[in-house]
Amino acid sequence: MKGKATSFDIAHYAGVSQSTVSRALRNSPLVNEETRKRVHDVAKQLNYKVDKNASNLRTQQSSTLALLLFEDPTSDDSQINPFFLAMLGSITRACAKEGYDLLVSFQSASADWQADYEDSHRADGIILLGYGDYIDFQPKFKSLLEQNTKFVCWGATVDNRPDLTVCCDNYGGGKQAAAHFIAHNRSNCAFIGDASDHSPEFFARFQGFKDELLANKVTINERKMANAISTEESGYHATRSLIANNIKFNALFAASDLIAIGAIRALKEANIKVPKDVAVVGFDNIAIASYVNPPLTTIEQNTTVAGQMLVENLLKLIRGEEVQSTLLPPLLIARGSS
Amino acid sequence: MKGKATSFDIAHYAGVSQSTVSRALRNSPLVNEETRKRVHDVAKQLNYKVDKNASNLRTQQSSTLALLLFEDPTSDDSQINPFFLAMLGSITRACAKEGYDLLVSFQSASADWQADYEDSHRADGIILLGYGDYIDFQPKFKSLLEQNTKFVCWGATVDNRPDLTVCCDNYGGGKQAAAHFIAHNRSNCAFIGDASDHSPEFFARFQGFKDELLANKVTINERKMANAISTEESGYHATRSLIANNIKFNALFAASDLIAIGAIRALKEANIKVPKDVAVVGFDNIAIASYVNPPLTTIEQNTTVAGQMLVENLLKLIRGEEVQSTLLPPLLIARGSS
DNA sequence: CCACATTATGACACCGGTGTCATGGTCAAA
DNA sequence: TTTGACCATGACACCGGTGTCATAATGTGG
Repeated sequence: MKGKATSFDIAHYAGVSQSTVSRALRNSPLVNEETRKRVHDVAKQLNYKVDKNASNLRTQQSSTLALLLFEDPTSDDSQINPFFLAMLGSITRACAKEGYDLLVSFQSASADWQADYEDSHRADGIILLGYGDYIDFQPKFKSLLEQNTKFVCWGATVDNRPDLTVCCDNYGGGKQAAAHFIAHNRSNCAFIGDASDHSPEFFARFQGFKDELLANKVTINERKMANAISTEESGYHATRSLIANNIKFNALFAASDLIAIGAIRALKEANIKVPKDVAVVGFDNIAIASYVNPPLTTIEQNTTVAGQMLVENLLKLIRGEEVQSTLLPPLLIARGSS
Repeated sequence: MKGKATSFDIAHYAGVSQSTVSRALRNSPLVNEETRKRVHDVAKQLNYKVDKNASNLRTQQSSTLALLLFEDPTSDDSQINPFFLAMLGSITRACAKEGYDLLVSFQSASADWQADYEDSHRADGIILLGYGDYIDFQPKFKSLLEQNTKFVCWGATVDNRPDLTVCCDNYGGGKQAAAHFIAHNRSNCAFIGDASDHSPEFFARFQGFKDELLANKVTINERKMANAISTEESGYHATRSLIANNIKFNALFAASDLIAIGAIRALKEANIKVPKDVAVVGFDNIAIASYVNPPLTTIEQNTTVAGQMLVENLLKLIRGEEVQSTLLPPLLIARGSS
């Protein structure tokens, strides 16, 4: 063989027309069983593979999904949030299972990424993954919708289109954390995360937490809350500032595991014992969580199911099927930190 | 607009031919500056994006690389080794920087994956990433080479083609671990990993370790070695078996961080103090390493540089340029476990 | 004023498949 | 034998760009 074999080469060697080769290789019922077999054999011998570009061009679809990862712009450049890495892994698997390829790309939230992948026919649909500043995304969502781009979104809600979102029941998770503290007689609670609505996921976690406390006649003092983004560093500093201001508490709910890990470091430094003096609960159940000291009690988001749901829903959208808003149940995993 | 705009639409509105549109959009010097601008404006207005399939088909290249991740078949299905996840992150970044898309795919080592991506013109080249059973891969490597598929490989060497490999200086890393123990007067050493040549990376780490010990007149008893694959579980069990056999040692070199973490768990359970009774050194410097208790001393592999080198070398191969075998220097990071 | 280089553009084949329509052959019913 | 249904296959346009060649317009030197 000089270059790569084409369907014409197969046709030549199999003694049929190129049309028949194309049909045979896709197991069309139109071709005779015997010729089908012959074509397959020749194709195998010549190590022939259908040219995806030609095929995609003709059929106007790509059997490919694009995953856009939005990183917290302030996070360390070299480290990706392990929670997203886990999601990435499960999305990859789900795609493979469905026979789709996955294009992965990192984006800064501000960039002009709308529809780039789908318009250029590189992918049939898009999965958006990221924490945080989703509010800025609404105009972009709108532009995606206008162009009829198929996409699903982790966490953030798209105006008027709950079906495009897959997310964990953050509110319910927050409630579980509160219930856990109440059950262990810790009612002097602090919260570290972002209780504003800048970060809808953190906000929902806090709301659930607060509401469940209230249901048990416990209020959370605003002074016992500190803002943090989802990094260990940020959690560390937020906790230090609480300690520095001489705020007392015996339970700490962190909006993510990384924050919780940073918080524990700060507490240890201040010689505050975990869980004896302060019980700590995180959110996500990242791989690290069970290895830190003490092992972190946390609200698990099931990334395997989440990835599957994202892919499944997106494929439904692509096929024009109905999709329902998807809320995944979180699960409290009790470990040593509480 | 009915469907997506094509270059003919742009041509129509800009009052030029389709050829000129194509040239203008790629900023060919052949088109007049004024028309170039006009075409760009129209394209922007119509939200036009070049159809990658058509473009790729014509130019016979895809501006896409494929990343094949081979998982340790025995490892837990839901958890990917964090080291590879880190690599994945850095490869993604390196691709983006070079203007390439990245197709990610998980493969079992046994599957018939050779050349699939490149033959079908979905990717211009392939990056192979995985631990372990690379020996079975040699025939596959051969088949890739025969088909002139461009690929690079992490860790494993390809027969007679050292230029296709990017890897950490595992041997040197092993030596550093030994030197570290010697410097701290720990000469009763154990090793957990795979000292056979089934796993070339682990093997090299062990060789370096052993040789450096020998250079200091220290030998390592074969009874003080246990096999493990790169999971926490495996490290835990291997260490337990050493302890159960009443093997005594005051230094432990684990072939990977996950193994080391499992080892520490086993040691703790046996009430053996780390680092007081046994100093532990791992390999990789995964994100977890600094959070475990005690923080793990480890030999860092710089994943950022590794990802960059893989991508850079692959692109060189694709462009037909000369590539050199690439050995990355490891770096010992001393923490609390030693 | 003509020959020739230079610049900007258009026409057209081509990449390698897929889908539609036309065609030849076989067979059963009329 | 003719008609029509049915099956297997071939011919060909088409997807939406890119690269080559031809051509028209303009400039430049002798």
